[in-house]
Amino acid sequence: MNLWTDDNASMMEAFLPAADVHGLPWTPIGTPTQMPAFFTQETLQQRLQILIEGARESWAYAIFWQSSVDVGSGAMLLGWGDGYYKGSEDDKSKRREKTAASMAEQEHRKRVLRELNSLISGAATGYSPDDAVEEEVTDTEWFFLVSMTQSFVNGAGLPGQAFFTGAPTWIAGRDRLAVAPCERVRQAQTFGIQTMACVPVGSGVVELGSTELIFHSADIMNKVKILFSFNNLESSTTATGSWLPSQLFPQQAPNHGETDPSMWISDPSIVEIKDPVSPSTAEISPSKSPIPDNPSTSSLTENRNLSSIQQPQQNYRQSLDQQQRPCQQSLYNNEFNFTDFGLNGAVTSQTFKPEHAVVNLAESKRNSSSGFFHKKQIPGDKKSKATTSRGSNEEGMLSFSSTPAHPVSAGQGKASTTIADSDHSDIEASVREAESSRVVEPEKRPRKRGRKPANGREEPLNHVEAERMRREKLNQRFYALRAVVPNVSKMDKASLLGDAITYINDMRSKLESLESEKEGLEAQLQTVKSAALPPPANEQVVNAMSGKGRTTGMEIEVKLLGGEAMIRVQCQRGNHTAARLMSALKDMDLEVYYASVSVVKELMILQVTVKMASRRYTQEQLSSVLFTCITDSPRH
Amino acid sequence: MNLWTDDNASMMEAFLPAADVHGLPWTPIGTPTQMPAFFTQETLQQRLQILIEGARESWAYAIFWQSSVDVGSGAMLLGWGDGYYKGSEDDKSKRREKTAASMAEQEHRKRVLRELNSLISGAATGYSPDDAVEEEVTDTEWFFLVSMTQSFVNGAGLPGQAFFTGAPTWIAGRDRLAVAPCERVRQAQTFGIQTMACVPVGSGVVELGSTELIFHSADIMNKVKILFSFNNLESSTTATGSWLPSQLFPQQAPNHGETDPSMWISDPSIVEIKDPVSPSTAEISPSKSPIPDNPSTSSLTENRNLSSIQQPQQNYRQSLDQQQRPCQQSLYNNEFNFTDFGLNGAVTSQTFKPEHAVVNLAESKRNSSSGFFHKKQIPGDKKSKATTSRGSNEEGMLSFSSTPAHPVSAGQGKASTTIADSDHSDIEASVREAESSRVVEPEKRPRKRGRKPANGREEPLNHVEAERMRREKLNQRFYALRAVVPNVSKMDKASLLGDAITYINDMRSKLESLESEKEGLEAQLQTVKSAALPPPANEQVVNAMSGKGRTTGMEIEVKLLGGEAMIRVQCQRGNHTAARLMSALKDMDLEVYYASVSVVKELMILQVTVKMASRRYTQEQLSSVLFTCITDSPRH
DNA sequence: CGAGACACGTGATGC
DNA sequence: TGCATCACGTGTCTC
Repeated sequence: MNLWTDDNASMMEAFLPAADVHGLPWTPIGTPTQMPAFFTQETLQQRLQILIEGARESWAYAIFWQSSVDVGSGAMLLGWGDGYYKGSEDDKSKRREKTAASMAEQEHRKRVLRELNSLISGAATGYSPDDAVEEEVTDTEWFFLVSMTQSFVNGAGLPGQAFFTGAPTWIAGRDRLAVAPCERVRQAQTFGIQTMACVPVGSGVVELGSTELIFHSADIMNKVKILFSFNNLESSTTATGSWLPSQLFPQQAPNHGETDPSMWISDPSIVEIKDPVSPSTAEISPSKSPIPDNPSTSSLTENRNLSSIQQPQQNYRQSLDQQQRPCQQSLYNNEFNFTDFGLNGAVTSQTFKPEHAVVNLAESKRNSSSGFFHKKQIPGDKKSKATTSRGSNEEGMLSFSSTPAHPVSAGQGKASTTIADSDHSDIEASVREAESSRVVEPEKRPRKRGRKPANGREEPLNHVEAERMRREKLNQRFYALRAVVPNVSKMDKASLLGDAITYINDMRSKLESLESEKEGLEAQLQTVKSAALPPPANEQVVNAMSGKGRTTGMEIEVKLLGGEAMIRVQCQRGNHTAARLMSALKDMDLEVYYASVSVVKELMILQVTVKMASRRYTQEQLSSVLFTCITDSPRH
Repeated sequence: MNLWTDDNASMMEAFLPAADVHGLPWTPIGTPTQMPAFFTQETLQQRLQILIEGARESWAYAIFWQSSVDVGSGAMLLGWGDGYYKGSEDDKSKRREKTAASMAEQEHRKRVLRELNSLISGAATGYSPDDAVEEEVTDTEWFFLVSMTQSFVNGAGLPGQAFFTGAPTWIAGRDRLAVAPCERVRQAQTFGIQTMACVPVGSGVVELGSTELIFHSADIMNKVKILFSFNNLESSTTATGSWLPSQLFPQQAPNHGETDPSMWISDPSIVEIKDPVSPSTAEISPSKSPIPDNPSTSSLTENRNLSSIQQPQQNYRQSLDQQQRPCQQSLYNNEFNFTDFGLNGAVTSQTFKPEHAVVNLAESKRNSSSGFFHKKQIPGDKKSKATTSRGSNEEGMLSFSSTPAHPVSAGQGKASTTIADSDHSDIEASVREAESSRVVEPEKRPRKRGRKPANGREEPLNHVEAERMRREKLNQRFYALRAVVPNVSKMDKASLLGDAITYINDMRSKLESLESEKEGLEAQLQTVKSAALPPPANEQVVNAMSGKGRTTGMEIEVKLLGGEAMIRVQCQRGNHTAARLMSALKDMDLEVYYASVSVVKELMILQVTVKMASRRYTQEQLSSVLFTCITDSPRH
């Protein structure tokens, strides 16, 4: 909050890194020989996502801090590797009260994003009011965004410490965060983070943050370790091919290095398809010629659409990630900084390519209901649908929709699904899920069109989309449920539901018994207190057995509280009523666990609390039985 | 339990009806003119199922008591119409402790079923050890089974009363059931039923039972009324055709009355397909000739398989139902009784037909993991699949598989889906679901084979089946979850899950706060008590009975103050010490004028002040007498 | 290889 | 009329 009060400052100030690293000649990130782990970039995203979405706890974000080494000094640095943002329920549900300060803060954030936007897209279209940042940028989102600029030198900060010592760190609780020996952690606390964990893995540190209070669990630690043990991946992927980025970014593989990138940006109609929001590109597209049946072009289109539509947040995260990394290398080159997205620095001067990233950014801002990175996004709004459907670009339509039908029909998809062969079925399933919708065949392109919609109309497209979203939402709920239900035996949905049900029932019964217990205690306390005070000897007793009771001067009051009963008997002294009452209770197998007998003058008051263990009685049953036992039986 | 201790009695005793009706000439059930509602038999099952499965609450069973009228006397009788058994979680999860009595009872039940089995199948194959009843027959199952024999005359019993008065009855709670003015209800209580409801509908009474405590809800009442308003059904079905049973039992329609039943039992290969378990029939089938391409034969096969495979429990229920009805008519004709299954009495002497029913019975026993009627059954075990697939009976296979693919492709299927046009979408959906998988085209048979599986292998068949089952199971869980989660705002799955999650969280936090609250109260109480009870600290205290008292953990302290005595007893809770002490005091003619009993964990503290009126005791006398009375006397 | 689990596309249906 | 929900059949993967 107070970090951003300097409203007039350049937006770049927000992105200044915490550690002063800009002068050092860090090894260029992306050199295969030095950091093989880095090439798991595309799965990094997914792993972080899996970690977050599959966790029992509700983490707001996960960041992988990538370690690099200064070739000259040998200094070690942890920098932004990748991150996944999920957000928290708080962000969505409780709307923040709008104070003047927070409004100003919001304005600042939005302006930063807006300027970021215009800086990037400004080259082609200039700043347009359409790009205004409408959605509120929550604290958590902002903290995550700002995190990209951070880095930690030689074991500084929490992640650095974790990496240096090799021991995980876990800080739970606002107060703990506030006194942490790390600026970042304290900052996180001001942004509403309540729990932060850093787990060192082979080539970096995984940081988890949550707005909720999460206590230490070995479970998530294990998951992190499993998911980020890169050896598994290496062995499985090296079998399929080389370690080149082409494996990881199939659609960009042909462009790697200095190859001609015009292959996939030459036709604006493709841009239009893959970018359902940007008005500048959408306007020029319908008049263009149909897509040529160039194999590589088609497959690229296919893949791009696939990734940008099916998992927009991933693509967005990737682009941000790719944007960030060069930022660390050339931090003072600001103008260049935000156009230097390009595919590990391979393509820098193309004007259309940055737009792709911006497009994703704008899309996220526009469609996300509650924030910037939020997961559930509607990939296309009305306008975009209009342009794509009116375009009568059937070929584009097909490539837009067909591939998801059989995303992993070929063999290589299978190879890459065995990334982390852990025994955590849910993790594996999530990996598979995430992978199967992203990994596609780069070279083999025989079945471009999947199953065509039976009817010629384009409605099924959106229908499919909607259904996809619905499923995702449902799965999200399942994840959340998994998070709140302990002891989920098997990870499959049915057992999860079953466990949830039994858990609810257990808890409900426990709650019930506790409630009655509490009430009993309260009553007990009350009576003990009142017993300590002189007994009230009052007349206004409720009821019970008026007929016979009146003649004998006996009154019985029974109150049921769950499995317990409070019995109050008021009678004349001298008839051994206490003995009779106790005998009756014994005969009914009611265990006395509190009783008090007081005699005031000729009046006797008995107050008994009993537990119904073996048998259950109603109030009427109890009072009538007790009444008869006490009044009628002169025996014992 | 104790109802069946007579182990040597004939199994028929178990099936003796509660009401003595066997002499009366009841109208033969199944006469169309008198009881049109009866012809909804096939949907009766489904309605009951829908009722149970779709209910928020978890009912163990639903029974439709069918009303009939004695033509001679005009007396009215409620008899078994149909029933659906779901069972309870208790049956499955908590394994009953095996006492000798329960073992004997189990043996009795199993023998009854075994004998039933052998009686029916004995004609053809004789008793085989394969038919042994392995699974435990739970109380609820048994109660349901026995219910088939019951009937209620002229408003007798709970169902009769409900039918007579037209007002629904709802009894919740074991104690309430135990004191109900109906033998059946009390019996239900002994079998673990905790809630029973009777709702009168047009031509009978729907009874619901549950092993759980379910409080009155108008919701289920409405569902019953909607589902069992036969007018809707009549109007919709009369539009499609006649009211003959052919509509309801399509495969049996040609055999109704005295027509030749050989049409569907003439070819054993059909029996083999529809009967995947019975070894006797399975052995003779493969050598038989392939099924002729007789249209009616094929369609019959199709339908039989459809019903017996897709919804085995329904078929089983039907057969039991059909078996039961004649049982009411000719109750003393025992030998005949269990072979008189036949399709409303039309076919009685065929040997194969009863076997079909037995087959289902055996199948249920064999495959169900936890019980007899249990819903989730694997339709075919390994053996059956081997025979069907090895038989190279492609025609049979096709008829086996094709219809489910497009069950409601024709117009008439749709017509029958509008049975109950209620506004309860879930009910409607369930109706639709249940119907669509069963209702088939009786006359129009053009598209017998739906979509053939792309591959020639028969695997997709079972795959589809399995997937169906899986879905159903999941939905089951959803229903159950809906039952335990209150305030389910919308009925859709996502919101249900969301509500469940919030509910769990709410409950957990509430539980937590309650726990701490309770602890606080306890501590408070403790301090109050200790403050209220000033430490005795005087000299003439006798610590009585160190020897025995120490072993039993009992301590008695008696203090004499003039004509009064203060008695302090400290012992373990749970032995009705209070009652014993009071009795002892009474016997000694000591009048209590103050007493307090407190239980702290396992410790019980009694503090009593008595007046010595008629007699005087010494301290030693008092404590020794009291000690012996309390410890030794298990009497009152 | 078969059983179970899951996601997907698709048609139907209710608001 | 769109939009959401649902069930279904199918392909795929894992154990």
